[in-house]
Amino acid sequence: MARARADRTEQKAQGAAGGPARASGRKKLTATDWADAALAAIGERGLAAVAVEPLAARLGTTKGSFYWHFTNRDALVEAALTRWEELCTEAIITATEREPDAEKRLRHLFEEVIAAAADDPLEMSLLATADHPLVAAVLRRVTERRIGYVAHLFEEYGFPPAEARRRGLLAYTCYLGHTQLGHAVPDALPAGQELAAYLESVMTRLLRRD
Amino acid sequence: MARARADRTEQKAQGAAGGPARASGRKKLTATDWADAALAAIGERGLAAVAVEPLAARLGTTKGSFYWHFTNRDALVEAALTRWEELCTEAIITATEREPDAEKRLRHLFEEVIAAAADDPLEMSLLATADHPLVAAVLRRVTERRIGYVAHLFEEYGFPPAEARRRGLLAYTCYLGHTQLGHAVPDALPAGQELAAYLESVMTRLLRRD
DNA sequence: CATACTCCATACGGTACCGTACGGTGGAAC
DNA sequence: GTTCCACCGTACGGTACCGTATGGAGTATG
Repeated sequence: MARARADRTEQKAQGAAGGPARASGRKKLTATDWADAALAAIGERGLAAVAVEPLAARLGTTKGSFYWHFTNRDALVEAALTRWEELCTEAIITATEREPDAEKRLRHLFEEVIAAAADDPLEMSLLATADHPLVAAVLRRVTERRIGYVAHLFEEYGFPPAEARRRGLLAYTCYLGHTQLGHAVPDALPAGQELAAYLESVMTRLLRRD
Repeated sequence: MARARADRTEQKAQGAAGGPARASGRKKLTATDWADAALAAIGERGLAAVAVEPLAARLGTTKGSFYWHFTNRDALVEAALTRWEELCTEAIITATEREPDAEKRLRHLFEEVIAAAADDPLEMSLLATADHPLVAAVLRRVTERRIGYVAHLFEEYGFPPAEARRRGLLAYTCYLGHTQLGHAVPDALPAGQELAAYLESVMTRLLRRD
């Protein structure tokens, strides 16, 4: 007799200009509101923080609301991850595509993602839960997409496909390691001017035609 | 009236030859047994798997034993982390020091740690919990020690201190990112022969004197 | 054999969370 | 204005864990 058929999600458009007015007053909640709250919780305290009752409290509502929109906790996790997948990669790729010069495309992308990851812990939080099946699936898709794109950029920069793939892999590895290090042991990284010089030298090394 | 003063840990030497005979029969347990079990649990399912009751079941005992040896769960976590700190870094450093040639020292170290991390998830598990205060402290010490040592090797290889530090940082970043990638998305890495060639090219790039 | 001490088993209360059952409310549809 | 239904509140039972209290079993020691 399970009444909660859930996923009655209607996308309730909220303004064409994309203004993120949450309207945190007394309005009704949508599944997307829950997914966003879940994403925020992941960024703050990891996947384990996606707990129904605390999130309900944070949204000023109760579990009754949650189990109307979702069948269970996993459904919320999946929704949040899907939302992240849509937002985390394609935006910066299309932004990168606006740069006409191949070398600048790579340099700007590198700088952008390094800076973005430094003050958005979401990605590190997800990497920390790579064992979770749903997270693993999303990470697989996102990572493949990203490395593939960077390899593509290295091809446009002039490397043959195999070498471009290697460079893309190395560049992504550096990105991951750098971000991880900055998250776990920030003091290990240089600061300010020296950091910029360091990253510049890394990028130069990656671009170098042997 | 707290009776559990705990930490009555006596180091019960178990054979000079270092044989790891656990004697999983009906013997009494030591605090070290609990710490090792905790480390194993971290490697398998992360820090959250360090739970008293499951570990007790795994050790064939009960919470009564645990709270004799430790005051609480945090004390066990701390013991496990301390044990990891002792075992994870110094061993490979002393092994590396046996190599007389500076370049080979760096190459062998790189190969060793990459291979070791590939089939020991412990380090990734700890990195995944870098937010936990105790883990953060251990990671800070271990990371600083490692980067410092690698920088030292780059100095011996012939780089001036500042450049050696940069190289050490980059090398450690590559190590971290590579390991993270291999753990989260193994398919993104090449396999077998191609992987070896890739790592070789990375190391060559790191050693290159501009 | 009695005592004492180390180590463990068991039972208990408490917390934080998941998921279900069901009753209620407020606004749109007729 | 009544009806209906999307949406939420509340109460409940269940699970997994932490930490405490206390009573032993086993072994050494007088």
